[in-house]
Amino acid sequence: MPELPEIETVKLQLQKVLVGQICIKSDLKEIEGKEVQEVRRMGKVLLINFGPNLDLGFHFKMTGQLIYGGLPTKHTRAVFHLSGGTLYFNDMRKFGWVKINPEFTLGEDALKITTLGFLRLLGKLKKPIKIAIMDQTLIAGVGNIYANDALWEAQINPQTPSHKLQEKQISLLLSKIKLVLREGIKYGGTSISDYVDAHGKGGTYQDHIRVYKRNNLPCLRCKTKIEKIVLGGRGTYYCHKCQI
DNA sequence: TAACACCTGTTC
DNA sequence: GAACAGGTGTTA
Repeated sequence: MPELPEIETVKLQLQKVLVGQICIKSDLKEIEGKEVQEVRRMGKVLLINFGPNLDLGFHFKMTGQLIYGGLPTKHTRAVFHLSGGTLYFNDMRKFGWVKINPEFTLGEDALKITTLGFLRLLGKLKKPIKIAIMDQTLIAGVGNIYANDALWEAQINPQTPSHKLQEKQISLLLSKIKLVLREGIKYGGTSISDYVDAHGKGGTYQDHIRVYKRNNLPCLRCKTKIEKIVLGGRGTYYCHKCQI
């Protein structure tokens, strides 16, 4: 489910409803009795702040959901009773985590990084460009769906060694990364299998996808059959004719 | 980079 | 029954 746009969607919703609420009861005792100050996002990590040096952090990995209201499900892994309602963390595949003051290493946020910063990052890298933009320690927030779509928009072959791209291509790619991420946020994220927002509702970016999972279907630009390869262990979709 | 591991559910 | 899945960490 969860790339930057999905986490951002949940963050915006929780920011509206949780701030000012007190945690009554929680599996993580540190936050009991504390008041939600703000909700923020770092890359794909969501953080609920309960005061100085007290963050409740979530990583959704593949199937995490953070839902305010409703009832627990068979995949509910953590429950937070707040003064105004209940927050459930569900995660079918159990890859996700919930931690107090989590530590992680992230590059600059994909929506904030500058062209210059992006150029410096990729200038000498030999790894394929798709693997580079999905490396959270380089830039934070881009996952498989939006990486595929951004590369299609920029007409760049996902296998291209990063350092072989021209500056012009790299700056175009960054603008396309931001474009698809912003569009993802606009449509409330991508709901292909498990993702739902903080109110249990799906997003609609899947109706606007460029190439992700469109193998054997016609390229939306040139009608050529979209190919699927595996890169870095991830399904990778591209048009061999218009992504050079 | 690749292969595999972590899990469970859905699709081929 | 195998392959695959919005992620990431470890091991060769």
